[in-house]
Amino acid sequence: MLTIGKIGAQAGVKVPTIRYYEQIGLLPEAGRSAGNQRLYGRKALERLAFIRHARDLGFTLEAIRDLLSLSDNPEQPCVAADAIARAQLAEVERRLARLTALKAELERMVVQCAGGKIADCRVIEVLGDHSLCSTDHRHPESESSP
Amino acid sequence: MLTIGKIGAQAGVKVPTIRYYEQIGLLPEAGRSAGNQRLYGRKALERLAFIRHARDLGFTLEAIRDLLSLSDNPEQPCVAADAIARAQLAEVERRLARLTALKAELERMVVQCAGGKIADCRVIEVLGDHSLCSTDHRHPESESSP
DNA sequence: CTTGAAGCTATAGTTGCTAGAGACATTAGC
DNA sequence: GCTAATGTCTCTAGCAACTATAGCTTCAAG
Repeated sequence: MLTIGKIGAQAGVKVPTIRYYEQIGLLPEAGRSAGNQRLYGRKALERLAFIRHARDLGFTLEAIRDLLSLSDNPEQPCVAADAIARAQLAEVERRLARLTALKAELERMVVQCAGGKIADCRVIEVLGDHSLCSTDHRHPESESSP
Repeated sequence: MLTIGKIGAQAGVKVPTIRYYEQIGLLPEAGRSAGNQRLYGRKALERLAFIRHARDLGFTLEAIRDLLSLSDNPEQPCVAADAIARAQLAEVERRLARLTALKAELERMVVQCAGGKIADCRVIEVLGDHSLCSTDHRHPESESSP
């Protein structure tokens, strides 16, 4: 049996985050010691590692919730899991495209800054006028998490 | 003089967002009409467009605050603005590297899903065991905003 | 047996907005 | 001039996914 600090260290998740996951129902309520401290077994550790890994891969907690409920029913077809992963992949590809454009734009800005005064600074100038941009980096794509 | 909805439309920023920017001091308090509605001139529109553009490029509101105060003092050297832009570029490059690794991992996961049952699903399996990964996509990089 | 680390609960804060309620202002059509 | 639709006002609360703080209790080592 592991304390919360121990599984946290093993799974690479901070202690308050584990308590948070329990609170929102991603992890089941842990058993308690005589002194009211949470105790975890190997299954809990695996589940936490699963969550951590999925978070690393950029899945939202909602997606992870779905994936976990899928993995809890191993006799079902895996179409749903595949769909979640594909959606995530598509999302990552969108972010990649956008970030690539942003990188180009920022490089242009930075290269042109000659170390003069703000009045002549291309960084400020480019930010003030989108028409100076080469790429169309409009329309966000809300780059959340990972 | 433009109403809040008009500059919002022109700058591509939603009305409540403009009020929010005013609230946190990114935009100065707008003048008011007889009926207490906010009215904006060209300077306000330019400032808002600046903010919008910088947000598009992934700058945080804090960075934008700094950039705005720089652009308000055009006689200063532009080293600071350059530094902010370079930091942003570095951040974007870090995210790009990470997202590229994630994409590879997700592609591996998705390709291997054969349409069987969850029990055999590589998506679930890979998420449960980091050692099945080829890349090291650990250590977040908190992918905030753009 | 004492000390210090680790654990507990509960609440509030973070970032960058977005949504809702209920009241007032403005504008377009008739 | 009137009415209806749209726009704007303030205020509060909510979103993700945590993180931090305060003030307490429990545990393990020396």
